[in-house]
Amino acid sequence: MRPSMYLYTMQLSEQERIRRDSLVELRKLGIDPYPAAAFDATHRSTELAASFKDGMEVTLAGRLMSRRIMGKASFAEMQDSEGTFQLYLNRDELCPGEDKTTYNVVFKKLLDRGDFIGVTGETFTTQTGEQSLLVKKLTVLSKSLKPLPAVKVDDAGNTHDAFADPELRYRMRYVDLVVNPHVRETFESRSRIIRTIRESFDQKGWLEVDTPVLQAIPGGAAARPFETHHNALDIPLYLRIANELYLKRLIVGGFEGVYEFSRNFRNEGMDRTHNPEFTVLELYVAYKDYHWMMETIETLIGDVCQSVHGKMQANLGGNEINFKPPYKRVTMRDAILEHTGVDIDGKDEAELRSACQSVGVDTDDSMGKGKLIDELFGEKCEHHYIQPTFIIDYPVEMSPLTKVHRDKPDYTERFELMINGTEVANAYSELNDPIVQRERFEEQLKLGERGDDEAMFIDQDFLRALEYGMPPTSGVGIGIDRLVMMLTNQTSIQEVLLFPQMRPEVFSAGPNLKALEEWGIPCEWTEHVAAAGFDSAATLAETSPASLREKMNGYRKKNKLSISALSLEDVESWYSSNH
RNA sequence: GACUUCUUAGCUCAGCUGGUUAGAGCAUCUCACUUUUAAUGAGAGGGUCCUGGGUUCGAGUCCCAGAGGGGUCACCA
Repeated sequence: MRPSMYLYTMQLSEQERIRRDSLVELRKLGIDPYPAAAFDATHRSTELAASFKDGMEVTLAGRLMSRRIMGKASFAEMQDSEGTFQLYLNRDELCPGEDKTTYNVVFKKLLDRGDFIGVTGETFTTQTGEQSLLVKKLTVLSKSLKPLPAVKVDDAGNTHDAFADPELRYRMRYVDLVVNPHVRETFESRSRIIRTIRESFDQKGWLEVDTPVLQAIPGGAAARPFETHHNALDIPLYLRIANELYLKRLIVGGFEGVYEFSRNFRNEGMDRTHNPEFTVLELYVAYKDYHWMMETIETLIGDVCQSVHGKMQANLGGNEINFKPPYKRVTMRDAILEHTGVDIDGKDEAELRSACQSVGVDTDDSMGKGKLIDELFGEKCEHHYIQPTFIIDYPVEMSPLTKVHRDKPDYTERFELMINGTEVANAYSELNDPIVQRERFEEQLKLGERGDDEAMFIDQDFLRALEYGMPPTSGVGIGIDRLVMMLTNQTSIQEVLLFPQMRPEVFSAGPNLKALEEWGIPCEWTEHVAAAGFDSAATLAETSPASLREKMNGYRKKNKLSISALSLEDVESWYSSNH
């Protein structure tokens, strides 16, 4: 960890000390740097720019992002939730009377980049044609004590000194959002995508529901769950890896369509397409099959793209993707045949294993037929599907929750939507035969015994629900994070999650000043001894009195402390008081 | 989890085969400046070179260990 990220409060940078001093000065002037009262703006920046006329009376609130001070007049940039707006501050306009404190002291000396202010004034256009606000009243709304990264953008649109370190950006997303406008745009797009889907589903009369995140049996997918413990019941509980089985119970219960934006949790690796928690949209609609679902999904994806880009096309890492429906349908068998020359039709496990080896796909003994086919597709085919394509008709062994194909008994009615070489959606004609479902679960159990640690658990209550009868149903899961990545041209999932998972940051507990005092350091020295790095009795004990004296006198000189220098006797007396 | 690479001022980065007091731009501070826009001009301050060991007369630089990040791979969506 960078030491700058866990500085003790007394080890402030020069800029931070100056800002704290300004805070004190503001209070001396009778200005509350953190006022309680609401501040009502009449406009936001972009809205004002759109309706701009000279001579409008306007109040704005936002963050002061830059100042260009030229003696008795200044320009400043103010940033609000929509964008930035230029302020013009003229000493005599802001302070018409004798007292010029607001301009000369408050604005020029005590305000800093990052402070929240409110301004009231009159709009006008500068000589260079820039829409501006002539400020007549200035209100301090909140003082910022830490300097923001000094990002600058020049006339040509080039960014200088960008705040680009991923570690700092993800750990301090609040700073990232302030100084990197494109980051805010990405999350606005994310919100628009989710809103478009929700509005579309609501319009069709489907019900948005909430199902348990804490589950006793983590079902509905094949993945390692996070485990936790419920104290009152004294049982293990799992964070859901999927919500599928609960939504199907609701179809059993009589809802015709149900959907949920489900935060799922999987205890697996992290990389630029995987985060331990991620969002999947699950939708189940009764009396439908997977053909209907393909039409629904291609229409939906097209609409979502339209809402983000205003058209059906998007550029993704140099690939022009056309989201306009209809999308190509390719069977899994044809996909594998095309890209490997292997025909999986009618092959048994041994034949598939040797076929894998012949095309250079690694296998191991825990892999069943389904897993082998999955490997063939994942290794050799998946990345070829750049334009939206439905891969359909998956082998039975890969799909324990899916209905067998109406014409082809070795396959299921399942599709995955591939875009830019990545899976975006996964859908079935849902298996609703309770007896077959029980057999499928038992096959999964056998795979688990063979060492496949992702094989599914058996959910007896879910089977009971099916025994009461589930209508023919089609269901789909859409990886929302990946969909957002595609529609915002991001290559990392961390760029579409506001707070991606990171290893926790280590903050120092800070020095224990009391312990230093008890150790024998006089109180006027404790803070400085700690700041010099001797923040515990243990570190002091490891240092010789002579060396400590030398270090502290050097520290005193460097920081121009007004306390007198230490003699060796002083320091030795600290030490001897401990023995 | 494996491999690889990075960590120097508030921010973005230089720093050569180890060698005076570790540099630049922006930011900050002081002064000047009443329509600028990466404002400008003059001056100043600001550093645990990620941490801990080691080699050396001498380490930001070389070696070892550790922390955190990025990339690639594995697992997965």
